[in-house]
Amino acid sequence: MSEMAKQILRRDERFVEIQAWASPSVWTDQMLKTLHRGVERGKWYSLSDKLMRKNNIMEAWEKVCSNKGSHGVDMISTERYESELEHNNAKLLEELQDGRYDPRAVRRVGIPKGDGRKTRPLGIPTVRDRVVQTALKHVIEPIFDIDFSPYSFGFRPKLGCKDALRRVNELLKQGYLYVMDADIQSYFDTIPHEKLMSRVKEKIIDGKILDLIEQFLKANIFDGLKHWEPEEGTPQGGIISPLLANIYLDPFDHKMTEAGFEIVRYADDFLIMCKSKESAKRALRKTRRWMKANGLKLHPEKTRIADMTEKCEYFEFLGYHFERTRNTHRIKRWPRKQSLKKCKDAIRKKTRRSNKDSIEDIIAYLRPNLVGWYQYFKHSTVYAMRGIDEFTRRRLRSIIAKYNRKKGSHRMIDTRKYNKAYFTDLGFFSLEEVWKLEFQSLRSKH
DNA sequence: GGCAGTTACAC
RNA sequence: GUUGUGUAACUGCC
Repeated sequence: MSEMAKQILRRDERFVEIQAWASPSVWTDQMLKTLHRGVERGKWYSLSDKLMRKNNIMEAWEKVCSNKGSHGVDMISTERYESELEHNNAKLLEELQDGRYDPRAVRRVGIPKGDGRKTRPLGIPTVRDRVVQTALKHVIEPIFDIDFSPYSFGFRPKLGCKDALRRVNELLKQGYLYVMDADIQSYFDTIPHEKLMSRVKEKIIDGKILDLIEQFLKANIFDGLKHWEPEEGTPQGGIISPLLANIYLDPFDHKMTEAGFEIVRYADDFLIMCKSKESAKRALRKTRRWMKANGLKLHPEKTRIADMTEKCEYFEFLGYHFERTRNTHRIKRWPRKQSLKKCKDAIRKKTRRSNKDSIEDIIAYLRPNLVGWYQYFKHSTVYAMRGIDEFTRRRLRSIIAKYNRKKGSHRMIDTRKYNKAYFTDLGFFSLEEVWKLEFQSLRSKH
């Protein structure tokens, strides 16, 4: 099948998804039909009337309210907005229709990110502006999402990191072992406005909508006493920002795919996976060129090529650590959802009745849920398990504690804590990292 | 099946 | 002081 035919097929598939999540107060059957059929010359002319429907504004407000977010520069909280909800919404609608609407500045807040001491600059719009942005997103998201690359997974409805990771695993299995791991330097803050707007204009003609987007990009930033107008970037914390971020990088996805590269992208974090070192290097060169031409810069330290044919090579992606270890390990997949309940019941019944209390017995019962057990130290074993209810877990702990007194060195790990990393349903597992996390404190004591 | 509430992860 | 998008899991109720 040609690349073109595949593309059309994927578009159809995605349409079915979109149908399910598109906001019904905007996306009527007629509109959806138009979305599927494709619009004249691929551009949408009248959208602002959909944005300004009362239903849409109300729905948007409910979404903003349910997020329980903080106030913006005007100090109006969601509670205060709600106390005069009818009035506020009516005023907002009026302003939008008159073209008098103007977004307020965003409130700058720094939040610590990850484990480093760096802070992430946040721009919090006012509640009122969050409502408008949500309403706007409901209108434009399906228009762009339907043609997004199927290899872009970040910030997209019904797609999550697991989908991206599944693809990574699939490609590794197929022998794509040269992995270009790229990171764009402060991506959100460096997206050029002009170029971004021209991407938006490829699909939307409606001037009111375009003005609105531009106004959100140009909204002032208030940081304490200072305030300024940003000349680049989209505010982190803005509701449409993630969507805009995807719109800007979408041509890159398609370009790399057309060039024959396998890309896996999650927002600004992406991998290009290749079967040879040479082609990985070519991918890197091509990526650098595209980023430069589009006003973006790759992070010099975080961007590199990992050769996964080498023993101790690794790369990190979406919180998972991919590594080829010396002792290749047996990995059990997570239990399937349907079988999980059955399994739980069996375990509960068995552990309640049984007085044998032998570790081996329990392992036998848990086998379907056992991720793996590993010799990490001369006399110790780690039992890793998941999908077990509170009662069973407590019982197991006491059993293991008893067992420990006799033989020592047995520990149980609750894998739910490590959902983030290191235990995966993908066939990768780094024992060293688990050791680090679980036994750090133990080690420091001795 | 549905609905609500929470936590936890990615960016 | 903590915004946003998305996903997942848990709990409760009918």
